[in-house]
Amino acid sequence: MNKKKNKTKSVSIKDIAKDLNVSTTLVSLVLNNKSKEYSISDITKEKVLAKAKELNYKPNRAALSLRLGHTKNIGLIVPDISNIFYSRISRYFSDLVDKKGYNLMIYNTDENPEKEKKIIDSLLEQNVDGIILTSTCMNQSEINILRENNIPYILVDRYIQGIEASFVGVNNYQGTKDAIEYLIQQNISKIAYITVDPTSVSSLDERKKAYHDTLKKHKITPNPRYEITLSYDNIEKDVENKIFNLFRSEESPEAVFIANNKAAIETLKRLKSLKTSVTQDLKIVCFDNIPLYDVLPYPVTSVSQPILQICNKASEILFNEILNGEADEQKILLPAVLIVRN
Amino acid sequence: MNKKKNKTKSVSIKDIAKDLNVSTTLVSLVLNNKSKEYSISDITKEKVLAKAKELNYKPNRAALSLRLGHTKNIGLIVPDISNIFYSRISRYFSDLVDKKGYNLMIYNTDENPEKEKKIIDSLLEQNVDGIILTSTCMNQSEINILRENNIPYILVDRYIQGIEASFVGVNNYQGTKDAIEYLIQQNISKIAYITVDPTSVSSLDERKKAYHDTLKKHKITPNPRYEITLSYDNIEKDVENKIFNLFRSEESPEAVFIANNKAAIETLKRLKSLKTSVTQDLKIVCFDNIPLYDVLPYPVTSVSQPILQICNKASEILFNEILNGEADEQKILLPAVLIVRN
DNA sequence: GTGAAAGCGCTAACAG
DNA sequence: CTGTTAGCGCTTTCAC
Repeated sequence: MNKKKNKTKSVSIKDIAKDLNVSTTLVSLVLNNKSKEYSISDITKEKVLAKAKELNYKPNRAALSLRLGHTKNIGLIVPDISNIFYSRISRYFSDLVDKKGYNLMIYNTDENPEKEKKIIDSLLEQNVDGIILTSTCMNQSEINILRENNIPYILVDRYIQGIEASFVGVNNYQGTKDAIEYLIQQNISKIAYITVDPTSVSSLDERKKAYHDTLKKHKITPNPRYEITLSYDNIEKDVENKIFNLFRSEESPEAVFIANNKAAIETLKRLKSLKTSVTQDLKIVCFDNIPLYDVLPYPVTSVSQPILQICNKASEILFNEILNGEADEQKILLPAVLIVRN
Repeated sequence: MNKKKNKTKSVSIKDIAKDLNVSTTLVSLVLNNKSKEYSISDITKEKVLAKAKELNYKPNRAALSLRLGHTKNIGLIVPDISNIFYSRISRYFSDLVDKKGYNLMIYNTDENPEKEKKIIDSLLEQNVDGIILTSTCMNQSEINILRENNIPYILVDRYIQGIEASFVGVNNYQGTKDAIEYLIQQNISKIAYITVDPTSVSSLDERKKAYHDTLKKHKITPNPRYEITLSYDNIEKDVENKIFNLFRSEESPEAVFIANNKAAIETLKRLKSLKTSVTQDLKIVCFDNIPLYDVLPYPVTSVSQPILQICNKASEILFNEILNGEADEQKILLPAVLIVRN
């Protein structure tokens, strides 16, 4: 029992004009609240408004975009929408952009540079008024095209070396340093570092550097065995052996620092199946503060990112460029805060 | 040091045509791979292609949309992008839609019917080719407008009574029934039910019904004290007292069934701070299977939704309507599976 | 107070 | 093999 359907052609100002025996100009003027400006009579105005409502008129955005040259659309590109850090970012931006009277379009790259490139292209074709980019950090040339097209955009969370653009993110270095020093203060020196694959991204890079620097500062020689990188694509498999090996030998670490929430969840899962004797006194510190840590019956100290502030600031800078054309290049690092749990 | 910038007008087929002293038609034909069809000479073709590349030509989607009457854009509306269930849905759809050569635009309503209405309007104005809707279930009339406009759309996860549309979701009734019976089989009859506010949505409604029906079937009189509804807007506050009260009296439940992951996370958090004596032997079963349950050192049995299948099926139905105009109304309930943890 | 006409970028029917 | 032209829906300049 198939019913073949066609999208019904929607009503245009032409339809309204025809019904009312007026010009499309008149209709357009009224619908854009320019009645006063053009001293259109109240009767005419009301007639138009009533007809528009009656026919359930909706402006055609494509026509508007073509005519006006802008869309009131902002594109947000995130690397992994199923990661709560990015889904929270999406939620905040969705609100902020909405409040500015713009429309947020969210896109997911899955940490895939190719996909990111395609999305940027598409955003350009769609003529969005601005782009918020959490990049895979592997698309320098594509991003430079944004610059060439002079389309306002801002880098969030992940910085890209050599790109002319404003950036807002958390101070990964300070956050990690605080975390490592917190451990060292407790006379812990055997600190493992667990991270995840796309280590090209600035945030993970800075965290690792802070880990090394801080150990060095306290004259602790880093043990290469303690440094583990999980592969993003098959993290669940990868965690199996690597975490097991970490705790197998005599030289088990006294603490682990886990560089992001994805790695943390998998590591914690694996830790659960290890002998508790091994992990009982293990101190765990993770970057990103996620709800999980408030549920676990054992303490996980975490480095919390000021997500709301990041989004606020980024939105402010982006809209300042869109609305006022002011494109000062700003790099803003917001402080991370250590949330100690005992 | 402000630099005023303007979005540079991007290059059009006109620019290419002018540079090459050919017509825009010619350029359009080549760029749309119709060279053979119109037997355009290879030299001309190559010239056009080269020029397009050189000028970094990108088609203008607004013009395309206006001309062609479609956009190759699909809109996805979710009630809470920061809920992992919906962010997973978003991720899968993003992939599926991409594979069809379409573009997914993700929108967040925050469980706010007003916002949902605005988004639907906007999608209509943007002339999307299809809509995937996880509704607040409070916008019947707006959704009917979709029907009137004959724009393909599909309801996912949440069903709306009295709406003519296809639907794909999990069998909430069966999933909950299985969970409750699993508890009853263990001779547990004091089962609390914890849910969250927008109980207007079909999924939560069906789960509650299944809870009641299953108790009844086993001749267990439901205890109103065991039924707790947390408010979505300030769930963290609300959970404080309500959960405390639940376990305060003599008549503590032996098990809790928690109707979704948001409520579960908050409840579990609260449970942690209660005397373990109260909660030690408590059986916990939750709807939605989230990574948290694999990390917790105590067992939480969960009802898992076949998210990928839901998305696959929904995508199939939607694209069947978009591509082939076949709009059979289908209601599809996929089975939930109980994941027992001990 | 209101209307005619141009044009945003593109495709497709038609012409040659 | 290639070009001319109309028109998608809208706003805006100019005219009366």
